[in-house]
Amino acid sequence: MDIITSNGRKAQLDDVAKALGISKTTVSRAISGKGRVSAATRKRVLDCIKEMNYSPNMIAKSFSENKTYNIGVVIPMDNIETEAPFFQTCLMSISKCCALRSYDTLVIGTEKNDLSQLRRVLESGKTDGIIITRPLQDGSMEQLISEYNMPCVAVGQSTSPDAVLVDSAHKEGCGELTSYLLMNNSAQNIGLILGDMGQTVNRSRYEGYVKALENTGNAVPEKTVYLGVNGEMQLRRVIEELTQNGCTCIICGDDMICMHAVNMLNSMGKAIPRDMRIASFYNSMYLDMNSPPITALRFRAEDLGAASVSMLLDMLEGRNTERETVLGFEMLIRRSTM
Amino acid sequence: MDIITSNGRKAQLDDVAKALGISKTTVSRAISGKGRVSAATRKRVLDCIKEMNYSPNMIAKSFSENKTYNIGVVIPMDNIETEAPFFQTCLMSISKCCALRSYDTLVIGTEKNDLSQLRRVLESGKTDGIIITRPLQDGSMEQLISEYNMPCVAVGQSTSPDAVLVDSAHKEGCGELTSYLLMNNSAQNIGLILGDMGQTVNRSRYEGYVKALENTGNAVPEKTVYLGVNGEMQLRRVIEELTQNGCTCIICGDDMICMHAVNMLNSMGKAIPRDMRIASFYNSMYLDMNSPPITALRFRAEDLGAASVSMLLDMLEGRNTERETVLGFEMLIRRSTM
DNA sequence: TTGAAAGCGCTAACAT
DNA sequence: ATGTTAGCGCTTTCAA
Repeated sequence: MDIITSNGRKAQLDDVAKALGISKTTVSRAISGKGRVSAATRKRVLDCIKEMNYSPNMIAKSFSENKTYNIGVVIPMDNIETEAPFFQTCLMSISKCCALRSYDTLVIGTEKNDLSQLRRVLESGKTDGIIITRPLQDGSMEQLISEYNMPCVAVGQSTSPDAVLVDSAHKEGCGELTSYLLMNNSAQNIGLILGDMGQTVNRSRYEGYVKALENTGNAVPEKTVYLGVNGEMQLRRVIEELTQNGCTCIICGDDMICMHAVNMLNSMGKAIPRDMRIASFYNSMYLDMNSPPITALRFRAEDLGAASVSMLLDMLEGRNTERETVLGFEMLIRRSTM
Repeated sequence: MDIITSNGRKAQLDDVAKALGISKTTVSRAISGKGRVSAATRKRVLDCIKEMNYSPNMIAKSFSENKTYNIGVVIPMDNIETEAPFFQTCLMSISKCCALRSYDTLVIGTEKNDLSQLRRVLESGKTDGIIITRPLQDGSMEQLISEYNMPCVAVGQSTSPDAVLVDSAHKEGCGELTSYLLMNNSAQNIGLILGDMGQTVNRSRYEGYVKALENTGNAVPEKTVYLGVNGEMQLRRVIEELTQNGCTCIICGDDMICMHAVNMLNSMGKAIPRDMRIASFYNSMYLDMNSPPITALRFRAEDLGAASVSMLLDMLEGRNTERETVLGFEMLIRRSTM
């Protein structure tokens, strides 16, 4: 491939201009479409840049326009392994959507209370906007970003009052899952195990669960709802209690809880779904590799990523933006609840 | 936080110079450490930039130095879910190491034969170098990158003759695993199931396996080695044959094969480790969540990432670079082989 | 419709 | 040890 001029360097605007005997300005205008250029000249220019294999030096362009064509993506580095596929899919989707619109994607890794990478990138001015794939509880990321007047979209719940965000219908999803299970499992004793109730997502799920029970005229069974469950020991006790309390079905708050629950039930000699039905959120592939495959509510990371890019670029390019986008869910009914 | 000057914009070099009544050049020199500046002036400058909260506009710096302080990381977008934690950990490690050395990380997603994102980034000149986290079989990425004279490090095996790379000791690892199992399992009939033999990694493992058998005076058991295994159907037949052929132990080529094998053995009523021992590579968390937890050979993605950054920055900053770095492995002995 | 020239914020060669 | 000045490759006034 001929990627260089006769001088041995990459072609640049001036080379094209000289080759055509016109000014850089005209070439620039022909390429960008801003300003008036005759159709004939435009064609000559476009042909020439193709032939010379010209492509703009993006750094120079950035410098001149004061625009980087980069977006920063904040990824939690301390995510647990079950979450990795979610964040990776989300990131890849973001990167793909950005590329289609001539933007690049800068990774910003953050650990629990370490926002130093984020701060570095904000200081450097290397991005035009930021996507947060998991906002912290205290809204400190949004806070920091807004101090730099940097446009920002958060994926998932955000505690910041004026944050632009894209989220999933957790409450509705959990509601529908519960309703489905109620109809299918002789209507009683559906247990719920959720992790950290500081997370909005878990509160939304709890609400959905309660609402589904109320809608069908069921009382919320106090004995079979476990909130804020944390650690394997505690989980084991919960599972034991649920089986003793006549539960016929368990909804697990995440894949981790679910995998442990499945293992514990196996070792207790309880068969799924005969003795206990089980469902989960997230749907890592291990849920369908399990025997039997496990029913799950799935939120598509690629859609969340795509929507966040769409919103952010709308903001950057001055189009009207909704303050919030809510995406739906998929219910994957499998043998674990049949 | 006071991140702006009285003019309402971010402080820049000239503001600092004026505030101190000296030239931009001196300020620049005081900051970079290049060229001579008196200790007194340097102190004044450093104090002043702290007070004014000055930080350089990296785009302008890039433009001027013709250096971006970005490195591009090629991530396969078509990886299977078991691999996601590996690539994510690797990427996060790279991003962290880069940040520590004032570089940023640009994501380059690639799908099987679609190198368009890579091409885009190379054209744009937005990076100083590239890390490939999974080179393609045909070396096409390295090829493309070298056409642009872009420094490059590949993680894992690379078919390109002059590629700089960082890899794991697959052969040695598999050899040690095999030896360990031979000593522990009454020395016979250790089955091996590997996927696509086009991948160098699988060939290396096979070599390690064979060598370990030879070293201990065992013949390579033809009936219990399955190469190029692909798909669940085929895997099921393999597992059945292995159990019939008197195998006492199976080494699985990846977590996926392993999970399926475990499920199949369970459904066949074979107990692990009583009826069959089992070991795997990679060690996603599901291997230790399984009951019993599964012995695995682990290659630390964070170390591979860190080493690749170290090599690439050595190249970029003109230090001597080894052509290849080989990292070790961890053997995690668990109940599945006891 | 086109061109000339200034300017984006920094670095570095050259001068003092 | 410090200052002057040119220049990096684009976009964008302003002028013709």
